[in-house]
Amino acid sequence: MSRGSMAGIKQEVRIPRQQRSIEKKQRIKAAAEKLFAEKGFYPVNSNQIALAAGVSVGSFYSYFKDKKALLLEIITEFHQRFQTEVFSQPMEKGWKDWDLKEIIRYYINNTLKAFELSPDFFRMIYSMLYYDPEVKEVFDAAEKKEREQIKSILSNLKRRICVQDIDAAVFMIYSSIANVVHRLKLLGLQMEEERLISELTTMLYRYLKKDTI
Amino acid sequence: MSRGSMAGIKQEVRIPRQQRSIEKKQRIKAAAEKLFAEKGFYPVNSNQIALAAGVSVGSFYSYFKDKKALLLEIITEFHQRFQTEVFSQPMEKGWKDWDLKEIIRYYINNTLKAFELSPDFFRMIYSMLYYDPEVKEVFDAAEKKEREQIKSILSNLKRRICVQDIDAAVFMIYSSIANVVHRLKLLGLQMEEERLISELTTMLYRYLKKDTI
Amino acid sequence: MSRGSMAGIKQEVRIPRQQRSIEKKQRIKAAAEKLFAEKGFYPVNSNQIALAAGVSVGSFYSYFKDKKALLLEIITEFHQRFQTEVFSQPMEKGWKDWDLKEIIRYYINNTLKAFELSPDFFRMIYSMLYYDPEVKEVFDAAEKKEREQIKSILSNLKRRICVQDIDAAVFMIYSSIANVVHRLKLLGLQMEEERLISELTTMLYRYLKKDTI
Amino acid sequence: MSRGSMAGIKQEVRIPRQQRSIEKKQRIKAAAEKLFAEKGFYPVNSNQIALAAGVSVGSFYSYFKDKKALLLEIITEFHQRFQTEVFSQPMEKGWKDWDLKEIIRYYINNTLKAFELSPDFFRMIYSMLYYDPEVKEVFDAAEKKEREQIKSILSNLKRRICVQDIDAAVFMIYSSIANVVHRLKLLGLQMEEERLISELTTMLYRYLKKDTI
DNA sequence: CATGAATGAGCTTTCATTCAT
DNA sequence: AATGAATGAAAGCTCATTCAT
Repeated sequence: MSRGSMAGIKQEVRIPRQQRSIEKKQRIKAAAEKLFAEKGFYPVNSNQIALAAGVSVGSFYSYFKDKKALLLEIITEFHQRFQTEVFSQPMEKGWKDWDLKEIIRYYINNTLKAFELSPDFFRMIYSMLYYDPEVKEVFDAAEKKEREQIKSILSNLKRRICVQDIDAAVFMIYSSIANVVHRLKLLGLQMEEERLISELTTMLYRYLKKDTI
Repeated sequence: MSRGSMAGIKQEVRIPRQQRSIEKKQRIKAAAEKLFAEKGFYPVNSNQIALAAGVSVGSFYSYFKDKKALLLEIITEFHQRFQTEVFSQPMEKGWKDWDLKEIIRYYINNTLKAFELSPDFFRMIYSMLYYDPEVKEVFDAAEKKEREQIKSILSNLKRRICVQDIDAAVFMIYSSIANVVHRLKLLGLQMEEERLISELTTMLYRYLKKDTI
Repeated sequence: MSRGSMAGIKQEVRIPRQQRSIEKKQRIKAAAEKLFAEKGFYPVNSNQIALAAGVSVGSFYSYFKDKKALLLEIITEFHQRFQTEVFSQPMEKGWKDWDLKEIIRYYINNTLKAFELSPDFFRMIYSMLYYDPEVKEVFDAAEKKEREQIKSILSNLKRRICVQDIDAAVFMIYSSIANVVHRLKLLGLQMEEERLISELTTMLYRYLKKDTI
Repeated sequence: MSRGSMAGIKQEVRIPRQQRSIEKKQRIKAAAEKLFAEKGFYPVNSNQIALAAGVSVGSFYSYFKDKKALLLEIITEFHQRFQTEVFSQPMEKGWKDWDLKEIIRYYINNTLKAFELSPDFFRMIYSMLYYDPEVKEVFDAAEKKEREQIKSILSNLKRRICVQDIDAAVFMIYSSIANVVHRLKLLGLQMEEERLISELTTMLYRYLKKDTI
């Protein structure tokens, strides 16, 4: 575990206050984000991260308790960025007057753009998710916010769409989009993006539209 | 990534011919499958596997080149089992006369059952998929077969459903079901299974059904 | 602390059963005993011990949980040897007929010989004693046995000596001898050994002897 | 044993002249004394000391060449204090007319009081003594002074006591008292203090007193 | 003078893999 | 064939010490 098994109190993790320190911490996070995205969590070690960040291992450990803590910070921050950049102004003005299909398409495109922020990093999150409850937690929180967003959109469209169980519908819409985007960006499908996006739009459109007489 | 002490001529991996050997190899695979499913690939080490299999580490390495090779064998075999047990007799006799909704529902249930074979093992596969091309390959092959299955079903229903781009539709159906099952079984949703399955069925039904005039 | 912070079960410490293993474990203990005696506990590291024992670090850790566990095993075994070799046949036949001064002298010589087994190792024990409760415990147990020995001798001499509080007397005798031997062998006094042993004998003799009328 | 990064010209250690500097140095020593006493030398690190002293690590190293130099300064100063506070006015007026037993008792009590100044710090000294010649040196010097004190007392009592080899006797008296006090205060005996002090007094009394006819 | 962030050698510990028995 | 002790490269982490600010 540690250098001296009989050693006493663990040194505190430094909270950077000065500009330079903050930058350094950012540099470490950026380097780690890149490496984790490329190779996954386990195959990357602290020396590699420090090296890539142009920082000493000692610095690494003065900013982060351990590799795992670094990962969690990165993920949390990543999801914040994700949310801020993509979902804070999710819909253009006047969207309520749009055609249903347009709305769906617009939302899908938004999600695609969000994913493009750093598909590789998403890849890493997905690979950790299943065995790390803390990573899972961050992930769940992020998903929840996105579902709320969709729910508010659906509420606005209530009259124009055909939905019985709104929460189930929200889940279905959210996860279908996430699923396609995920497969498109992370699992390297053989089919063209436009073809799939188009089909997804069709599926959701038929699912939601009110049956004409 | 090898950490062994001395370079040297690597012994060939043995192909077991005798009954006892085959059983031993199976025991190792079974033990590893369980451990990988529980903890993931990286956190399990070869000693643990050998111990759990009641076999010596030496035996382990006479049957498998390394930990990774073991993983691939397990995954391959797993998908074979998956396919055999679930998709070889996928549909009951007379399904073609069923109602579209019934067919969808039936297929979803089949997939659910397949997943239940060993959700934890799927979990592990998903966590490896993203960084290991060989795991990915096995996974892709399996998915391909499943898509073919769906394609043949759709072909049979051609007249009763509304599909433009059949391959895109196949993908959409397959991945939507996989997605919901995956979230239901591996990501611990808060909603009840029946509710989501029902919504999924509705979505696919509306997506596929011919619009009535 | 550990190589993988997310790792699971710690490998068991191996209990050597075969001759060769037992010898190897002994070799490690012998090497460590020597190094600890020379430099103390903290300044010696596990690589040095392994090197000195002609063994790999890996082996070191397969026989001992950590450096501390090794220390405790060594100390325990050391005190066993100490007891066996020196105190199991402490007094020659017919000692009860000896002169009191002779008995005292004899006992002191016994203790001296015991110390000479490995003064340096005692040095190390003393240096750890004060901060390590586990080392202290082993040490206390050993002292207790030695005091019991003295008590039995005193009981045999009851009529010939002048003792009010027997347990206090036992303590005084035991600790006075231990003290002089300790200072003589570990603290490098400038005075000649014989001179001090002689004075110690005198002190204890006067302390114990019945006042003549 | 240095672990610093780059070789270079080492800055001289500053000798503080201003009041504030002297106070700062004292603060460091006081903090270190406390920490060393609590945990021993090795398990305390320079950051902890600086933190506890409310001083920067940089300051620490401008006042002390290294951790070891700090230790030596503390020990030296400690022994000075020890000597000043306890042995500069060692005996009350008129002690020469006291009963021998009273003198012995008085001296023992003095030593006890001295020890109580900071038993924990003594503990630390003892644990370092064995492996560090410099600590040993300071310790020896202090002991020497105390033996001289006893020698002068014995000289004064020459006629009333029975001593052949005066230096050996001084050693015996000094070390017996130190031994009992040490065991009492640092090794946590199970017996009551008064009982042991009483027995020690008896032993020394019988050792020294002139045999009555 | 003071600060405390930064350094990196060095320590503890693990584990994939080998090979003598 | 089977065993499991042995190996040692490599990972995680610490802390004495320096030096830019």
